[in-house]
Amino acid sequence: MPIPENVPKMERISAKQRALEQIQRWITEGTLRPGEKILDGELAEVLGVSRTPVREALQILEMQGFVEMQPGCATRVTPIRREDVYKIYPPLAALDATAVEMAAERVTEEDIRSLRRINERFAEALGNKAFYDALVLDEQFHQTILEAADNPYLTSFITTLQRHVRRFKYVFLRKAVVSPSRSIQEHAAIIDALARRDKESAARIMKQNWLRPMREIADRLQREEDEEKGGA
Amino acid sequence: MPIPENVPKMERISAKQRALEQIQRWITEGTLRPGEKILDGELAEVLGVSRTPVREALQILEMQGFVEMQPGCATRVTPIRREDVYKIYPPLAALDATAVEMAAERVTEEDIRSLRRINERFAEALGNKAFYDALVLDEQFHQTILEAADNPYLTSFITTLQRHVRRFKYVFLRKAVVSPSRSIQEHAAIIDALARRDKESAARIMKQNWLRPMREIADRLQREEDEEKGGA
DNA sequence: AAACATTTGTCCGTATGTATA
DNA sequence: ATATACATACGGACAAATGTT
Repeated sequence: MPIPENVPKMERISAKQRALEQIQRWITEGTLRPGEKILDGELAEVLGVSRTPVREALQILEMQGFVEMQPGCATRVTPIRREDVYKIYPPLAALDATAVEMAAERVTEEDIRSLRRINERFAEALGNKAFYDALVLDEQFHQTILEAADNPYLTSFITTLQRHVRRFKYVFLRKAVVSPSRSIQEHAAIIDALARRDKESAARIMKQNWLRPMREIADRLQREEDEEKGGA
Repeated sequence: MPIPENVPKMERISAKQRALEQIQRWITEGTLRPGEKILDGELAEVLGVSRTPVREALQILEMQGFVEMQPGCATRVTPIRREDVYKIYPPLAALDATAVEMAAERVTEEDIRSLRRINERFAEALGNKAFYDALVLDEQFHQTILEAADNPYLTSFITTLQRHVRRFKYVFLRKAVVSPSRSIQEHAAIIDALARRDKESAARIMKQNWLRPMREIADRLQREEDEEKGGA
């Protein structure tokens, strides 16, 4: 019997990595809720591993700001408030603007084509109201630029902040939405700027591409809050 | 015999924390050299602790980009090259510009006075050629702005990048220097902008306050490299 | 190519410290 | 306030995986 050569990558995935990804997902999607106490022993049992890899994963999650560890006392999921939009988005906007600046110095024609293709599919997804697909494609757009920028610090920070954005949306909007309003045009404008090697324009548009959704979300949450108070 | 009540704080510093700070210092100051292989067992022995806290510290250091872990194989100090100035400074400039923007919305008169005082002492130190003091005061200046910005993400990222800057200087300049040229005036200009709540100016100057030293260092290293080749 | 040696990744037991009754 | 329970922090040992002779 021929063994299927279809085993894509027999990458021995470590227990630490599995624990990290699973806990991270639980936190971002709200399964582990903000402020909730975490018992490493309990998590270890559920994940079917010992406490050591769980604890190592928690170290990383603390560094990323997803959990807070009070030494000897307890470790809990980092709380999150509505006002935190204003803490998450501005650094992300600044970093992604820097990323697109640096990408402008290195992009290939191939990259440009790839970006256009992604933006086309992004537009399609939005047209079909396939919002989850749109979200994925939006992230892919930024990811491609990140790769072109070729800067590990930018990659690390931006990836972390994007995950915080995702958690914020899950917690307060109960789903991971994309703010479609002008995104397609902005993406196109960024691509054009990149093709022209116009760093300043690319950076400026990219910044707005983050700050506008921030304001939209903040306003929306503000309205909801007002309604709650008005209704109560 | 009365026990001295002078024991400032009996803060039980954890083994993990001690290990983290010590290894971090060894890496930034070049005791552990770029690319050097790290044996957690060896470090544990030297630090007088077990492997567990050392490994937990290494998780954090990997997240911060100071070590690279190849699963199952080895963990080594992240290599660093001259060109990496261009990878470290731009994100730092962007983040610190964002920090000063957000600080502008919150600074108190007290903060402003504190900043002026720090800048005075910074100028004095530079005048006395007390470069180490100057470096400390420079970091204090940025730290004060960071606290005013009150944003954990900015704090975390900027602190990490500042440490990378420090390592870079130790490795390639063999000491932690400050680029004095126009720093005093720039700091003063930033403070003035903060006092006026002028976000745009503050951010612009702050960005230059990082990018100018970057270019100075890059040029200096370029010259040294040219001389090496010329001499050889 | 196979067995070895080294090093990492993981497990589990224990003690210290914190919060609760 | 004392005692109790519990979670965390650390240590030591084992096993899996990698590179080497």
